[in-house]
Amino acid sequence: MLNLNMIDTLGGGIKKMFILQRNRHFPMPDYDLKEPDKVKVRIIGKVIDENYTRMLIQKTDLSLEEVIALDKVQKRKPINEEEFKHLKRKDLIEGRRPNLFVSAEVAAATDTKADYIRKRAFDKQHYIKMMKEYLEKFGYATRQDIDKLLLDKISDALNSRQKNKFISNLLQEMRRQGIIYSVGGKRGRGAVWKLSKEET
DNA sequence: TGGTACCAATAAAGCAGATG
DNA sequence: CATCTGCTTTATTGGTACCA
Repeated sequence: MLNLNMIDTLGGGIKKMFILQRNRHFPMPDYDLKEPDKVKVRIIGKVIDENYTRMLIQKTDLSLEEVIALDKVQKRKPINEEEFKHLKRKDLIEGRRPNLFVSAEVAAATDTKADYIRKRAFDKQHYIKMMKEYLEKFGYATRQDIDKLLLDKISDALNSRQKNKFISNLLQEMRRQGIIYSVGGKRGRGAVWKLSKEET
């Protein structure tokens, strides 16, 4: 047992377990100290979120506190304000509460993500222009047409669910600005979008 | 000059209901 | 019944004024 590193040789058992797991790039142990005379612990020996794992491999300078907070994020447990701000500032997490997730590809992606935020207003104009051109050419478009037109051009800083919603929001925005309208005011799947007369 | 408190604008996500 | 629209809500961003 000693050789297998399964016996706590030096004191500081609990903290040591955290560090051990960190060094193995595994999720943090879940301690349960609710019963006064017992210590229950769950050690997870598999990857929960590969972004978390990759982050630990890439960023060796994370403090134990940071790793623990990140662990909460991957386990979808709530984190406090302080932890949230800290992780967000360091671009270690993304998303909006309560739907946070561990950032993907830390080093490279922080740039892309920043790029995305900086350019998104500009990009939006670009997408609107593309959609207008499409509608001018073909007269109408279904959601599938629009997805095909834009989906692969949207920044990879967004996941596919976010990309979908981005297009939905974009359509709504254009509708509200009176650039386009849904033929017969249709909702749901069958909606067909057209350019408003003033825009043609 | 740099930090920050506040505010308006808006991006993103949630939700309900329509629709095929 | 999953998808998509339309509307609502929430969070973030970016500007600006203010103070040390």
